Amino acid sequence: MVLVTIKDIAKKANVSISTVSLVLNNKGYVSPETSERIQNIIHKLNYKPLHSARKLATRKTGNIGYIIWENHFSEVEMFYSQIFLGMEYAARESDYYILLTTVKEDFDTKTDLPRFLKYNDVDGVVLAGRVPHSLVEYLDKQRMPFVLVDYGIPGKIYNSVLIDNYNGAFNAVESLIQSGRKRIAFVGGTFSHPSIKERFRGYKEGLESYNLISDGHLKKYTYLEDAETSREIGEKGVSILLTEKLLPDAIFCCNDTTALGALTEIQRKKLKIPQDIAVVGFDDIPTAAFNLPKLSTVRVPKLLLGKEAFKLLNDVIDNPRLPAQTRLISTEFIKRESS
Amino acid sequence: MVLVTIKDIAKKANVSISTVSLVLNNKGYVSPETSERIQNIIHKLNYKPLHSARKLATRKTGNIGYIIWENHFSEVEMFYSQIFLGMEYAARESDYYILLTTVKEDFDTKTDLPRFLKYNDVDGVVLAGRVPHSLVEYLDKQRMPFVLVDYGIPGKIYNSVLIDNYNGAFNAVESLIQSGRKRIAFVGGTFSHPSIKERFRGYKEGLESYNLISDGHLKKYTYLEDAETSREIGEKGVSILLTEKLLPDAIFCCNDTTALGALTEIQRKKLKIPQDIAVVGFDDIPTAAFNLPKLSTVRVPKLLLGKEAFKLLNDVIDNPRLPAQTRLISTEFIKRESS
DNA sequence: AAAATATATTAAAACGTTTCGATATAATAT
DNA sequence: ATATTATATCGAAACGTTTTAATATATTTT
Repeated sequence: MVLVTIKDIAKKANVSISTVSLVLNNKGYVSPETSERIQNIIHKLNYKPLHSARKLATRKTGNIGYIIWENHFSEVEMFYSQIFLGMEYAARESDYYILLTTVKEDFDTKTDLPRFLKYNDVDGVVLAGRVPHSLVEYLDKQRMPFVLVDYGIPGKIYNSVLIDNYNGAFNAVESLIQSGRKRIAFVGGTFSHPSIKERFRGYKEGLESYNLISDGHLKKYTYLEDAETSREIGEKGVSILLTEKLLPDAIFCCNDTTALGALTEIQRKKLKIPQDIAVVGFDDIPTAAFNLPKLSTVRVPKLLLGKEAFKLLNDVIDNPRLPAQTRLISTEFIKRESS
Repeated sequence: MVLVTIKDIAKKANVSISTVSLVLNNKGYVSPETSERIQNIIHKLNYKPLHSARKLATRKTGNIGYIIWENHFSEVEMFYSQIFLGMEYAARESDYYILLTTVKEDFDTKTDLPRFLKYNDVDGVVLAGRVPHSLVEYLDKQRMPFVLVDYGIPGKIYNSVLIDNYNGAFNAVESLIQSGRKRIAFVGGTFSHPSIKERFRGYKEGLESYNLISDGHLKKYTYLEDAETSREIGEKGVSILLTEKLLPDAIFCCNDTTALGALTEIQRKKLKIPQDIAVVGFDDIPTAAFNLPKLSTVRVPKLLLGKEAFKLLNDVIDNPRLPAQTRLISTEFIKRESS
């Protein structure tokens, strides 16, 4: 079980190890014949360059980090796992491994730095979702290449891959309007997550562009709670909205989790979906398609988000002084039973 | 931004790099004074040994692989992500990084081998859940240290960390019996997953030990479908069980996902939970606690599973000729509203 | 025909560690 | 007092690559 090294290949092919290396990385000049001969031997002996030796010589780590907030990985939603998977798929064609780790809510740069940052074991980092600002600043200061996914920090411009929340929400609302809804409510969580803020903006401007927003509409038909989104918010939101004299005939929720809560509460109040009230979510989590009734929603292509994040990070690693850019990923409205 | 190396430390401390290395790995003899002096300098210069150099010298990769079936990572359940997280937490105290990857359903050793195996970039592997047998055989043949989590292959003895499914199911059934249930049904998925088989065994022997299993009981009150577990199985199972003249008064489901489907169908049939029929699941997925009604279930400590898998794998890596061992992780019955 | 350039190959240095003897001194046993 | 063992340090080799600069030959340009 001894290791096959580049030396063995060189010897067998009657060339220097330099030549083998050149073939391996197809660089420089190697005659087609020699190249082919070497490649054959590589195959025959099933030679694989040793990662650590290679990385030592190139002064790269060959790793990129993926950081998410602890709760986001433990929660019901697969959102962030899917983004990871998208990255992993993309990474398979490359030389990178992805190291996944979580950070705590009360993150402190001094004590809670992920191992791979502490020991400089990554060439770049992808951060997904809401993430400690101090960590982002740290990366920025260290000139560690990084990309934010589905998150942004107000007033700062960083490399990021974002969902086109505005148009997603706008289209969803438009679809509700086109199926005859007049009083469309909004239920959502904390605006500290820019995505939710954007979805609200899309909702609002969607209504405006159809002149469906009367005086006091937003006051009556908007429920916002400054907390992480959850089923509870959906339930509570609906139970409050249903105290209005004139009930809403549709509810646009800031995401599917909230929407599922909304559905539960509407059913509990013995109202019919979608006849009495239509409900639309955002994300298209797997449950959305299995729920009763099946939830209409705005699909976010999570694998694609991960893939794009990986690609962008690669660009940034290769060219660190590129000005920060944002890539918008567009969504798709999925009409199911709830609307 | 030049890299601080062991050489810099040695020079500053007026010792050889060998001595610094000894301190780093606390091996051999180094006088307390020198050791302290060196450590101070290490801190002051914020020196971190270069992973690749270290791994090259020690001929280890410093990585362990985590492999799951693709669907298991994309599905609603966070089960396998949680196991990963448990491993990652455990790994934080060690020198290992964990590389997570998925394999396809129709896995072929020739073409679909995970990168880290193809290129020999891991010192060991953890496989969680149902996983291609050919892959396991491949690892075995390659003498690659590995540990199975929540899975086993009939007739083979491998290192594994398993859930105590038998006792978990036994206890759950016992609890149902103690709250007065007499006709307890079972709804489950494919027996090709040993966990489900064991849960069924616990269910059956639980009933037997209370003499609640009459002739034909199992025929009447058991619904098994040879497919991956899903809500649909739960729904279908219940709709069939409810055609019996004498309705079951409790349903023990092979896992929470199935149980959630069962709940839905029972509610659709306008029966009261738990008054008419009690339902118990297995796993304690997050949704279980949020559902209406809240689902009684058998909690599987997922983080602990991951941690134990990591520890066992470490033992195996350090001592590859250890006879294969199985570590059983016990469960806890959580009584909520559905029973 | 000479000069310049393109093609092909290589030796040797470098990447930053660990580890194996070797060497030297101090402490302990005979 | 001498032999043995424990403590302390270090030089040098080794780990398996990439890369730079050198050399040699072949081809093209002047």
